[in-house]
Amino acid sequence: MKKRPTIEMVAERAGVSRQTVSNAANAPHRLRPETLERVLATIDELGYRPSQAARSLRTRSTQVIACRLLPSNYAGTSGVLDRLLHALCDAARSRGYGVLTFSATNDDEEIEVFDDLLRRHAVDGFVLTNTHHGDVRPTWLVEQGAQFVAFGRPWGVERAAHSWVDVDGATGTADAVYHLSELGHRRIAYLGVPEGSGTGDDRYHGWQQAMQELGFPTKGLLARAEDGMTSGRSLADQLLLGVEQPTGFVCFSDSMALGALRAIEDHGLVPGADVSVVGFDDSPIAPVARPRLSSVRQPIEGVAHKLVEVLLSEVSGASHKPSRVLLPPRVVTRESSCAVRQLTALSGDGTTGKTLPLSTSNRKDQAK
Amino acid sequence: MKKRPTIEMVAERAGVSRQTVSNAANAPHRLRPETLERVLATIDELGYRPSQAARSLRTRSTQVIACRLLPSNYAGTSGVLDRLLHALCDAARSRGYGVLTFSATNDDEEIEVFDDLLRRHAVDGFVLTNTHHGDVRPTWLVEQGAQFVAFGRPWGVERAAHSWVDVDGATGTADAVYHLSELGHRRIAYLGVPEGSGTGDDRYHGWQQAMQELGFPTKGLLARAEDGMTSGRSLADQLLLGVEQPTGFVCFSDSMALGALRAIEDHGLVPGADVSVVGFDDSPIAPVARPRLSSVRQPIEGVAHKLVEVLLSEVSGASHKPSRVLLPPRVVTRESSCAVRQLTALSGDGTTGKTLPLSTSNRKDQAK
DNA sequence: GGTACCATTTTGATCGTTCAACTCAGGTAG
DNA sequence: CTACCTGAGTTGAACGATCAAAATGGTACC
Repeated sequence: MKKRPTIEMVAERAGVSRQTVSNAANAPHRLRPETLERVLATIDELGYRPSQAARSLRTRSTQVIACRLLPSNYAGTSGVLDRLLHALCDAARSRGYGVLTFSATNDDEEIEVFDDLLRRHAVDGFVLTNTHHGDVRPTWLVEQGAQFVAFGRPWGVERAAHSWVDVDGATGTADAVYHLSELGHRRIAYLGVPEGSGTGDDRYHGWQQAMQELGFPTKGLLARAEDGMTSGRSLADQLLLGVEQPTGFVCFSDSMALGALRAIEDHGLVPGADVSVVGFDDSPIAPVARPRLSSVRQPIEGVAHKLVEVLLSEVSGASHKPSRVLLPPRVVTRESSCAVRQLTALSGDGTTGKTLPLSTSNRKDQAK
Repeated sequence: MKKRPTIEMVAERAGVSRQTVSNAANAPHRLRPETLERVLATIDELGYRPSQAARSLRTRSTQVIACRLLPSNYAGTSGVLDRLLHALCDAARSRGYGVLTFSATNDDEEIEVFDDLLRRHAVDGFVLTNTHHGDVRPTWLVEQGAQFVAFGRPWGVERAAHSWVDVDGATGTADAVYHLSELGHRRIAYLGVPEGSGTGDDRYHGWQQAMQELGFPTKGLLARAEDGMTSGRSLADQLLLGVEQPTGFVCFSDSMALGALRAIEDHGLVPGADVSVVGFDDSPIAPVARPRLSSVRQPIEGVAHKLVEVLLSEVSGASHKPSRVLLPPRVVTRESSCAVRQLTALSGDGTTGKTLPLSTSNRKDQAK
């Protein structure tokens, strides 16, 4: 354990007092240019950095924010939170902050950790993820007077007292619909999750509204179930068996989209040729799936940047009214979205049935 | 921002001095039982916890360890490091420590972060992951007199001066071989990565040695390429086309194993019925693949526990000689490993060719 | 009775930094 | 000439805990 220099040692060596060294770093304008240069040179020479503990004690700022770690296979968050954590670390570090992670199996446990960290003055603020209806965490944090930002809107709360940053899921699914419509699709289905989840409803509305704007009927094109590949598969299967046989699928998640790809194959159709699919979140699987999956990508780096910016401006006491930031996602197009087949495009408006021939089924393969 | 109590406030309320309150928490045996009870009651009543900053300043221990964050899709680490980070947080927290994460794109950048954190006295120690041949990080850290443990052996270094914890990959692949041999397999292939990587060679040796112990020939059963699903697929394809048509595959990673599954299908065979496959790492995809993939699972929770135990015992100055811990993995058996087919088992020793019929190929499907 | 000893508790110093108040020289205004 | 300000740098105090040493009170021993 090497001995590292303190401010006093730097001061002595540079022939000035403690405070002057401190000012060189924190308020350079107070020093005469030549003094400043000399002190900075000494700091550099000794490789001095102020002790975090001593500084925290005096300034009551730890330069650390905390964020809960969610399992990477956490339902519905296909790698998004992994990316977020990375981006958060980078964004924080570029402003001299660190990120402390912890895990918790539920929100109450998370609150326990918050409580511990707050009491020990171990962090300056928190980043909340996976906000949902009836979320008790924001309320608790506000009560405690803690600083925090949420990634995700305060679903179900009209005028939340806290800041948040979120991605506009509705725009995402709407863009996906427009993207498919430009490829000639009219019967664009949506595979969603049951009503009541914030992001679920958000993404659903985007599809719904875009379809309406385009004048496309939506009857028989909506299916909902819990998120996951298997449910995506069975939902898509149902819709493909229905009267309004869809030529395109917009999905709540990549998992569901992958299920849809399977279902399309089950029907003897070729995904990315006969039927298009667009997923959501652009998870790591999307670019390597077969066919490679088009997906709505969230601007996570931007989100992280904003989260840190907003949180730190509150920590520093700069702003007092909560910020609300909504960022637009972007459709990443890959093989799984394709132009509508000629014959289908010609047969056109909502008529159904034989337009997409159910070729010799490989269903027996899948049955096993 | 609520005002939180200090030790002084607790002391006053309990009618004792600062130090007595401090002792109540840190050295309870020094207090008279009745005093202890009274002080603890007051602590509880006020919800007091010592300020981390003040404590750190005095004791020079931050109660924080740092760990680099790797992209979850980092080549070859199928979710293992995600699990590790989780487990690390839990293990650390149970001992009153926190985990600070940071990201870095290469080892030099990681060292820069180490340097910053050390100078600022921001952490007590580090956990290194993804050790490799010619790794400069351990050397640098030892030079700096920093405390750290590595997850992964110091490949290529005889008697490393630092502590490490690792999983015995050789035992893992060997167990996989024995597992398949118990199911009647003799021609067990290995899909590995090019020579020169620590974990790669380790796992290869396990296969190699187990095969030798069992008296099974290995000629024509080894194939190597960069990790990944596509390379796994082409390697398996080559071996299946070879003279020693394997009935089982042991793989360096789950990615390669998934590739092998595909290749087996390419040959018109049914994975998990005609040919068995065992992956490595038990990544999140393994239990949901089709067929569900048998895989060698690393005892990550145990690893994390050991990492923290070793690191903290060094931080506290308890032990001075480096610890070396090697934990055994465990084969998780799923559908992808199956008994050898009757006819194959009968035809027995190394003879080849028509034993596994190439049924009507679905290769055209795959070709597209 | 004096002293040595133990158990328990208190007091003073300290960790390394920043804040607030102060010094000191030089300039400017009244 | 005095009062006041301004720029540059210094010094004392404080942040909230722990460490080390000293104080306290009681008991036992010679």
